[in-house]
Amino acid sequence: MSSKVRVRFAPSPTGGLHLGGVRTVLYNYLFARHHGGEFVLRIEDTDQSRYVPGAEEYIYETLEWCGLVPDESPLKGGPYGPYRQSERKPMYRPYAERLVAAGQAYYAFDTPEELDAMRSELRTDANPNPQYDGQVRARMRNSLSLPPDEVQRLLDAGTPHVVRIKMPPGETVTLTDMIRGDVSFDTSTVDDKVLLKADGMPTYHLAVVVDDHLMKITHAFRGEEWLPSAPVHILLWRYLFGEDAMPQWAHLPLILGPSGKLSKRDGARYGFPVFAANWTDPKSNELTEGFRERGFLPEAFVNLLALLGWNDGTDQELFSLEELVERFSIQKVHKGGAQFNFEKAQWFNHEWIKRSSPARLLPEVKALFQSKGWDTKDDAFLETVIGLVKERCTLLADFVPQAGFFFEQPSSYDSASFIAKWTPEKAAFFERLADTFGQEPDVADADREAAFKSAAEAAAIKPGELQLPLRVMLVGGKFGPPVFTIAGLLGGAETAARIRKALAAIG
RNA sequence: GCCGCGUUCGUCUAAGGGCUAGGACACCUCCCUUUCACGGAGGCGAUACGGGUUCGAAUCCCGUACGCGGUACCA
Repeated sequence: MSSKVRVRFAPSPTGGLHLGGVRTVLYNYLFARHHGGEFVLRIEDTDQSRYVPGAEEYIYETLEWCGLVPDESPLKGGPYGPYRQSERKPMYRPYAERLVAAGQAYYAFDTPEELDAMRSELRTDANPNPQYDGQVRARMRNSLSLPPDEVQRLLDAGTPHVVRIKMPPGETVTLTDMIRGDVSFDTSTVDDKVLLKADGMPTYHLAVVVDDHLMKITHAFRGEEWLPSAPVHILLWRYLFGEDAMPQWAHLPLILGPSGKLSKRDGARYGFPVFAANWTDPKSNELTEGFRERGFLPEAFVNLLALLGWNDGTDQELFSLEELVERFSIQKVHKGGAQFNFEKAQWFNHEWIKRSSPARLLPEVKALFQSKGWDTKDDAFLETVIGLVKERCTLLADFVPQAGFFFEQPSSYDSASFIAKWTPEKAAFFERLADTFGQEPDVADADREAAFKSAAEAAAIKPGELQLPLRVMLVGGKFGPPVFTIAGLLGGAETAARIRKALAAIG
């Protein structure tokens, strides 16, 4: 028996990939890589009515951005393809038939209208959601309640039908979850789930079991919302391939929003992204914002997601993907849901921008500057600028206001802080300073600072009272790196020009 | 309703029977800095409740409350 770890991420292409989804991939990926195993991407598109064009491509793009590239996928192929369930359609029916033949499943001919009628008839306050269980089964139209010749007649006539699992009465099914330990279910409380739909497509229940078996999946992680249907999957494994061959399960806790389960609405309502990357619904044209476009580094996004429901037991919070792979342990994943906090998410990004080299930041920042129409030809200059302002940037977009003055002259001046103490003497000082700087285009920062100080002394003005005005003249406001560093990068001529322009504006 | 899962500072979490329950985000104070940040030092702040078991419980057991999930020919 092979001990090679194989995990899979199986999203449905219905649009976007929210935090919970990306975290599920992440944990799959980390587990696989930690154990030197394989990571498989399988697309669950058995519900064609919910399929959204472009959603599958969006998933690939998102995974690539995060650095979570699968070993096998519909794009790349692999030994267990196809990896798109719609392309595997013919593979599922034989398993359903096998279950029927063994008496573990049955044909049901009930129309949607008949099911609706049953539910509204049986619905009471004490039972708001009637199940298709042992009792109900007997009064519906299926191969267990109908006489055999009638069943055969319906089948021969091509009557639309589904295959349902026959839940055994009064059995206890136990799942050993890697995170939660033993979880038990009474089969009497689980209804006869549909396995194969009338269109011949499998439901999720049949598809996961068959595909996980055929693709030799050894460990399966999914959201906590799947826990209630675990007994169906366990029974299917027992009937079809043997419980011993079943992957080990782990049900991940949910990611919560400020009020309950995190939803797309939360993003719009509280002003933070909930998707990894921007997603525009092709039908409604509705845009849901992504972390990428909001200015997050993928390193930070992956880091914050990993820590939302897991940690290694130490105080360390900043991890690269490589470190996460090394430290990850599924047993350390929490049981309880975690509320997403955007403030903390931004802290992670700020930390990653600070610890990233200017060279690492260059592509993203360059693209940003290009979109502003700034001159981005000189990479060395850009890297210097990035190194100077990165600790002031929480989101990538912050590089625009923080570094814009290196590319454009200020269009307004935040002079409120010094205008009250402005004097003709100070104005005269700056006139002279502009002349001096203008004549010496290239001197060292320290020399320029020394020249500034001695000029101030000569004018009998405290340098401290002149430094802030100089800063505002050069950058427009009270922010930015050391002022003489800025002057040095701008050059003597440009510095002089900015002083003169500001003087004219201030008056 | 029924079934299942969960519950440590406002939030993310550490501590898996034993020191004053630790760290981070946010918030507040101070220091550094003649800008904004970075950085540094402090402060505020939690074991949902009630019973057990034990010399000793955040930790183990039972109950209650609250929260969440599921209950589709959706995943």
